[in-house]
Amino acid sequence: MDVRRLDLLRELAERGSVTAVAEATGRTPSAVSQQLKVLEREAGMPLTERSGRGLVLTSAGEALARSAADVAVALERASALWDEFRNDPSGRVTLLTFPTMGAAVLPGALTDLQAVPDLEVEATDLDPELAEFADLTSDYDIVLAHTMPGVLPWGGRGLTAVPLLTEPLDIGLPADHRLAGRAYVTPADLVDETWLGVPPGYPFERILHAIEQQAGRRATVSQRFSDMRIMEAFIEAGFGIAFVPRYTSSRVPSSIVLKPIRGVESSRLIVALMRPDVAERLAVRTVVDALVTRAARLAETRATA
Amino acid sequence: MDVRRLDLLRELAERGSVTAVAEATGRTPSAVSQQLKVLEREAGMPLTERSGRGLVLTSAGEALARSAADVAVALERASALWDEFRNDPSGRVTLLTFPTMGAAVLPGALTDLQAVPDLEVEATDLDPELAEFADLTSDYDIVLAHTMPGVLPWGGRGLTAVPLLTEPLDIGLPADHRLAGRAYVTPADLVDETWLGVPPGYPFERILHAIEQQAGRRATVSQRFSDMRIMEAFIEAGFGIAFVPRYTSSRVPSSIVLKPIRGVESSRLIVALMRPDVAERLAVRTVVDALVTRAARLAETRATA
DNA sequence: ATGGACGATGTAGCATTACTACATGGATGT
DNA sequence: ACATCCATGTAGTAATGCTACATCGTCCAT
Repeated sequence: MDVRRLDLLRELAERGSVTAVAEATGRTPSAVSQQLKVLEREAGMPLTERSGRGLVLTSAGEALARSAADVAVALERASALWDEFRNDPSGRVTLLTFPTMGAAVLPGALTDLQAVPDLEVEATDLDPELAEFADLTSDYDIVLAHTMPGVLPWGGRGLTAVPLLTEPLDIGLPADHRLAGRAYVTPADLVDETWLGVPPGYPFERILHAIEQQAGRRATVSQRFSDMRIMEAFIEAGFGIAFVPRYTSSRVPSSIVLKPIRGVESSRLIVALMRPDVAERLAVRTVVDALVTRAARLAETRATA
Repeated sequence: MDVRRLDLLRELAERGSVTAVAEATGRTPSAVSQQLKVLEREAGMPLTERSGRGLVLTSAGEALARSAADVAVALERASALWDEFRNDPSGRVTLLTFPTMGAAVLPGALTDLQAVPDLEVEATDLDPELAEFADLTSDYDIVLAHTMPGVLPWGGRGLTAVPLLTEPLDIGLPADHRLAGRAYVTPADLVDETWLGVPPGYPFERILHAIEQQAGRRATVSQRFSDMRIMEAFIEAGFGIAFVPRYTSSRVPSSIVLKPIRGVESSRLIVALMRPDVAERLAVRTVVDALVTRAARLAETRATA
């Protein structure tokens, strides 16, 4: 069983179409199709079957693709060990971040990484509303994702997740708000306020639901934004209150105050998501290490401030 | 880094010469040399260096070869998982045994394995005096080895060892011997007897040394044989006493009696030795399972008889 | 010391393999 | 029904890995 062919099957399992695999690997669909056919002959039973105009893996194909992933990990581990031996995390690492985290830790992390020669980091940001984080690990080495504790949107797929930060979500209030003097706020304090929410389906919403459940009545949401800058501007202008991540929010203007919430668990988990084989690369691990370090420092400085 | 090339490096690490690798993989030495050169270029540093007219791995080469072994294991595991999926342990398994074990369990094991279609077992025997067991795992899938407990002649090399049998070594006596009526014998009983020994360096010797140490004086060894049949014939003829493995000795003629030894630990461990990647093959594991089963049954029937 | 054997490696040519370009055919959806 | 999308088949080409043979350095026996 040839490894290159197995790898093609693995890609197919991930990307779901011959054309996508061909694009991702820089080949023509015909070439991919031919190689998969050879693999099927070697395997001795059908690995794919047509479904509409596309193609899906049979259960046999799925099984073999899983093994192929293990082989890919072993290969990458060998390669990473080798890089380590040469002490040379070389190559290009692509990274996808959501805006707040990108602004909060990326500049610092990339500064640290400039000390590493021959390591290029190519960072991009994507609005989280569009982000099916797990899928994007096919196209980026590292995907920064955020989620509520207990929710694992990357589950099942066997992705590697390195936790970077558990970030409390506070309530952002205008400086002249009636609750601005409090040390903390409770669901009962908050439920009758006018809320600035996030678009439906965003993870933050779960916490608002928790607050409603705790207080026993519904909250009213006036506006919905995903961008934190806009959110903060609206809070400052007195249009309502909202969740504000304690560490990664932009430098909070003095006109806004953050108050911790008591009574509901209110935090988000920020992780680096990677395909397990990619996670073995020394270059990738180096970048993740830098992110972990900077995230820790961020939490530390903000906590003491 | 190409897997086929890595595998070549792994073979080189095991066999120690380009020519040997070429023979083992069915290629010309030139082809092997060229591929290793390409690998070296990919790796970015020398993996081998000339030593006399031969070739040795650099420390870098050793390191990479170790990783290559891991990759080979992952690949074989994938292949084995696949065979398991198809429930079809196909292919040819080569096995090397030493005479007594071969006679005692191989016929039974191969009988059991006839139930498995498409599985061919090719067994060979080799006189143990010639056997550097560990080396032979390069040429045979399974090598049956025996050793004293605590001694691991296959150590260091990362070989997989599956224990088959812990076999007591008794003392074989002619039926009319003065000790023939005993339930057991002690070092003091034995040390003044005339001994039939094994060639120097054989594992059994260690036990004789232990007996000498226990009794406080040297034993005299008249003849030295490695073949058990000869040994038994000499015991029967009254030329001396000797260690006789309790289970794997040929059907003990009634003219010989076996007496357990008290006072020294007297047993040998019989294991199946395999290269770790080979050990992943379902076909190989199937054969080993059959050996384990038959070995257990052997111990059981002989113990009750 | 010297010739012969051995082991690794370089070169040229050949065989196999994997790829591209293009054509075909089935499924989808407007 | 037509245009579109996706997989796949075919023929030719490019790349790769191999053999055959020659060469060079090292070791050993005479």
